[in-house]
Amino acid sequence: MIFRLNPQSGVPMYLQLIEQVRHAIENGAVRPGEQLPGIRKLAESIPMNPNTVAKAYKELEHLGLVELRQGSGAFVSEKLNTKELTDRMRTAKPIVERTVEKLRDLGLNEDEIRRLVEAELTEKRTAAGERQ
Amino acid sequence: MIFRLNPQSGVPMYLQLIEQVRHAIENGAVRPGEQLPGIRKLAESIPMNPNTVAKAYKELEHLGLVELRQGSGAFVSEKLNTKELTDRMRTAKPIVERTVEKLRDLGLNEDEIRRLVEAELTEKRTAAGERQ
DNA sequence: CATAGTGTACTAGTCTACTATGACACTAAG
DNA sequence: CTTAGTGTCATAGTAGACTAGTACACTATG
Repeated sequence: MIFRLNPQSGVPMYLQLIEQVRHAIENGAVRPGEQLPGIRKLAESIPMNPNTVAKAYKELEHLGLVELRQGSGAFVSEKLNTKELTDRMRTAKPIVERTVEKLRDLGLNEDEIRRLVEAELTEKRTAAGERQ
Repeated sequence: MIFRLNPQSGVPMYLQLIEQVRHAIENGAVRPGEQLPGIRKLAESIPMNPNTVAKAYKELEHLGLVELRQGSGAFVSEKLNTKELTDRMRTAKPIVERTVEKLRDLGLNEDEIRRLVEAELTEKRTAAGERQ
């Protein structure tokens, strides 16, 4: 349960935390019912303020991914049907791995890769009339 | 010269603008010496405050990508050697296109794709001991 | 029952992004 | 010279993210 956040990126820390917990769940790294790190310990390890971690956890609860039990702890929601999701992610992961490797071999750095992916998502979103 | 920013993403608007102008240059969409949209017009079209656009342009100037000439306008820096860069990007683009298409076919949405790519970049960065 | 560990809540203050407005200075075109 | 278009600068204010510190309430354990 290690989270790596980037305080410099401009993306609020609590949003980054949310994304990473979400990813850990989708990924199968943590399973439904499993206990997540406590607010204070997590805040220490990142490091960030406990209030900010609490904010992220509360948002995750609101999203239905996490259950917060006062006095007890934070747990991955029991009711989640993660099987289908983690299967998709498991299939997708090697695809992404290979692509990122290819791009790195071409000499692209992280930011350039991000820009390419973002541009692709943005273009096709507009073309397909998806949300936003 | 159309820029699509997402005010909801948590990423500061001026950073998103910088990334997109950068991408347009790397991509060959605008060439060295070419004039960029004026601060006020750009601000209108996005929309955002002219000060914020000016901040982005100033940062781009500091990065050496753009030249600002008072009274005249903003121009893509003449001295840029973009050939090698745009070649790499041109090679990389279809790779990214195919991958994103595959992921979409698997049923992944934008956010899930972003998380996968980000996780891949983060993991390998740590493993390889790259910057940050 | 006592205690340690948990989530919850509140106040206060700082910092940054952003908006709003207005004025100024320079440049190119008529 | 005039004018329209440009970048530059300064002030003020709003909103959100984050930190700091403190106190409280609940739960599990011994």
